[in-house]
Amino acid sequence: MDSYQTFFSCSSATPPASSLSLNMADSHAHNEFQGSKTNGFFGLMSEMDQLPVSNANNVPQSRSLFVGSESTDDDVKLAGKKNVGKKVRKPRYAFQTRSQVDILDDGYRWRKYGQKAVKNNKFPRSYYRCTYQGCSVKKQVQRLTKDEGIVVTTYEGMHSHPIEKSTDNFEHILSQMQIYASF
DNA sequence: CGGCTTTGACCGGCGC
DNA sequence: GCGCCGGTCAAAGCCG
Repeated sequence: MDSYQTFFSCSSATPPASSLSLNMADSHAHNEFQGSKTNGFFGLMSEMDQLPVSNANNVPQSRSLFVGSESTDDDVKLAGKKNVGKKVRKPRYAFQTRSQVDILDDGYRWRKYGQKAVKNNKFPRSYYRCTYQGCSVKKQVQRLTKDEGIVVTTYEGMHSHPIEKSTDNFEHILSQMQIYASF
């Protein structure tokens, strides 16, 4: 069944720019899940590539797996302003997941801090933040109006700490998947 | 009782 | 200058 595919169909296309440090969880990847043994589905997130797309954030591309947007062009718009040094400059990585549920547990602990309605979309967008002390990684979860089976998760920032939950237990992940599959 | 969700208000950026 | 819009805050309530 395709109820919980959670596939990143991009696996076929190998991103030439993958050499960049685009995997947000690679900081400690050596510790937790260097192989693909743990992290059932989300261990795959390291395969995503980032595209310097200018304005494809809202465009529901038919099969495009994810869009990475980077706020590089307009960070200097404040020329002459008292820049605090490190302005924003945080890349965002978005990828689609085929899932029936919104809450995709990737091993980190998230706290929801907002929810807004999105234009051209009848589903709201949820804003989450990593609850690890000092970790300011954020993510947005959005569901497409067209394909309500598609969930777009946008990560912002990188984690610099180990995973909190015990995702080492692969059986736990399997049970989770079964729970999802029961929908 | 503590952590998390909910939800409306608030804020800064941007276009008109 | 004003209003829209996307993102965040924070108080209150919920739940394990």
